[in-house]
Amino acid sequence: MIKKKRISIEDVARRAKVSIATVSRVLNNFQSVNNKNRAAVEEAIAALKYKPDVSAQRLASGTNNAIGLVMPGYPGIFYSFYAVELIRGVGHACEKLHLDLVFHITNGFNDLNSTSVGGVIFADIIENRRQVEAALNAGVACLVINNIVEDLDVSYIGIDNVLGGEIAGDYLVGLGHSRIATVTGNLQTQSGKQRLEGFKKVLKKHNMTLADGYVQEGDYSRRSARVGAEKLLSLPNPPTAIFAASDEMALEIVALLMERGIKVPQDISIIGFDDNPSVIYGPVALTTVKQPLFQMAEEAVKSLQGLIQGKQTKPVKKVLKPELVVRDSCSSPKK
Amino acid sequence: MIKKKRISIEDVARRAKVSIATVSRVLNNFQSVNNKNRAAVEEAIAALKYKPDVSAQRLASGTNNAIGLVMPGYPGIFYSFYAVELIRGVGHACEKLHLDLVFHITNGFNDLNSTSVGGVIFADIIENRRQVEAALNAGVACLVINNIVEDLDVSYIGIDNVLGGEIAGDYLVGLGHSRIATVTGNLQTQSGKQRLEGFKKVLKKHNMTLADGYVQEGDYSRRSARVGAEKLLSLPNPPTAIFAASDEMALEIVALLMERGIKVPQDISIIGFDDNPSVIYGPVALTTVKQPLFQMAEEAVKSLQGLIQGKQTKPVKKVLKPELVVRDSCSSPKK
DNA sequence: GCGCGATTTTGAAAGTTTGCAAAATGATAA
DNA sequence: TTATCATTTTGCAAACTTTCAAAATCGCGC
Repeated sequence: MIKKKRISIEDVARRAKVSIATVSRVLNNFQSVNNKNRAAVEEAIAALKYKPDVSAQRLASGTNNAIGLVMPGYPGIFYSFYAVELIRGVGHACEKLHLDLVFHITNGFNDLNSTSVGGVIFADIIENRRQVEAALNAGVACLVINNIVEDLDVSYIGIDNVLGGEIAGDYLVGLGHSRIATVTGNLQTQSGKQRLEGFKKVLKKHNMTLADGYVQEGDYSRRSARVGAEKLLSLPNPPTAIFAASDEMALEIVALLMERGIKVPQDISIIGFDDNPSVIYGPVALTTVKQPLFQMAEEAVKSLQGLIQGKQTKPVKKVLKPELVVRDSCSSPKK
Repeated sequence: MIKKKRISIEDVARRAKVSIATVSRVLNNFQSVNNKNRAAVEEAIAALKYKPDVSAQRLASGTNNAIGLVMPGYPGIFYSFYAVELIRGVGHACEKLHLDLVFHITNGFNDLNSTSVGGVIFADIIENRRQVEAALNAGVACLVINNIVEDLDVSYIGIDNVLGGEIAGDYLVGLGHSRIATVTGNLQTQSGKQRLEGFKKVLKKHNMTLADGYVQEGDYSRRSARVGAEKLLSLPNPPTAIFAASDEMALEIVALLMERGIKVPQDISIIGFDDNPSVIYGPVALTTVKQPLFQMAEEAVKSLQGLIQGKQTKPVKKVLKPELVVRDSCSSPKK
């Protein structure tokens, strides 16, 4: 660390022959400074190459222009499109708003030092529930992203995953499929549970029954998709369409089918979830349910800032809608 | 923002009937506090539920216990295993060392506000060269990760990518292949260039010539891998082995070959790069060149902290070695 | 010149750590 | 017991900026 005496606001004030407070006003673009003094201060700042000390500003103003993003610590989540888009979206939004983004990985034990940030975005409330509650109790502005939390008076921005499951199911039913299976996401997560729920809801609506083994529990990983799809293929009466709870899983299933010489969509239709940009490459462009993760992250940052600044006093509760993106991986079933 | 009068160190001092300095010493575990006073201070802290103000601590100490991680802004990098491991590794290391990790995405224009951190890790120097130089000039501790920078007096921790390319090439040559092709990474990046360089070096060493079209330029994306591999397959004399510059690319090539009924490794051997955990699933476990990204990130944080604290004065220059991980995607060529 | 409102400028307080000086304590010898 | 020296413990002041309240100044009409 380079040790040289910092030039302080006091040095500037002395040189400009005004008070410290006046210098501060010039720095912060207040109107109430007469022109001669303002010019003198600006001259002094330039001459001395003065830069305010961030810690002192934060201390004095009581704000810190920083928000936290808390991610659960299990490695798997980092390899998901969801996490990447979240980090990217929150990162870009913070950059735009000139906020420091303090990134935390929780191990389930450590208490995050929420004192260095004005508010916190939690990427998952399953693993972090204790921390969310602690932060709320401490009066820290909190926002849970991608989870709809009804049993806690906390802000959230999420996706209507039930609707997402319905969209996928409806589309496949509409194409004329009657043997529709699914490989689910991690059923410990809200998204995994709700996408399955929406999917089942559609089948019920159409009085269709779910054949034995038509729900394969996955965990969003490619491996689990492969395992689930292999089981589906080995059923006595295999499905003609598969809803995969993520695009990554869908891509792996397509790869598996290709290996076995099963054509997509002619033999089996596949629909994914996410709208991962990589789905338009590969052997067949994937039809999918798009969830606006990037925008969700941006909105989360903006909402949290509103909460921090007190412009928003009641918890924010927002649910974004996913939408169907039709590409080439689904068609009507063969006769 | 909740407005309530904070209890300050002064309140604690008053209650414990000692000076502010003594309270501070108790807080920071100094030995030189007599037991009676220490007990009194601890009682007061507990009774008043006192929590030090982070900004005040940072101001007074002149340190901030925070480091920055700067990523380039183009979306592609986020979808790479490299970026994910980097973020994860740096994140975990910071958590362990109780450092705030301030995450920045550069758009090539914005000057990062390095004043709120003690040092900065740059994830890429191609896009950020200007910022690196500016930070160095400002006397901020800097470390470039995953790039070996010889023309600038800056710390770096990188991987010997030339060696990585050699390892891949050597292994394939050793298996008896003579028609070996490669799909490269992004040749704008150091890693892409160097892996190709190492690969070429091996062929030269063995007096093997690179047939026309045997070097397909990719950019680490699955799409580019597919395009490149398709071109390789359409050559009059297609290769019997392919070195892909990343596992993601290798997986996509395997998928393509499977679709076409070409067996891996019987018909064509594939070797990847990274040791992405997902490569052990899929139709064939991938042989690959492992690069210790997570450890690299951890070491980067530790080294940067040494630099910040002044324990390390000369730039850190460290190059980690990749190593071969043999699985099932390579074999000797068919006769 | 004086009073008054509006505008501009100033001062004090807030927050915590650290180096240095001062004070208190302990140990030893006379 | 007292003086002296060494050691431990304590307190002061400085570091930096913003906010709030208070003071000063200005302009203007009477």
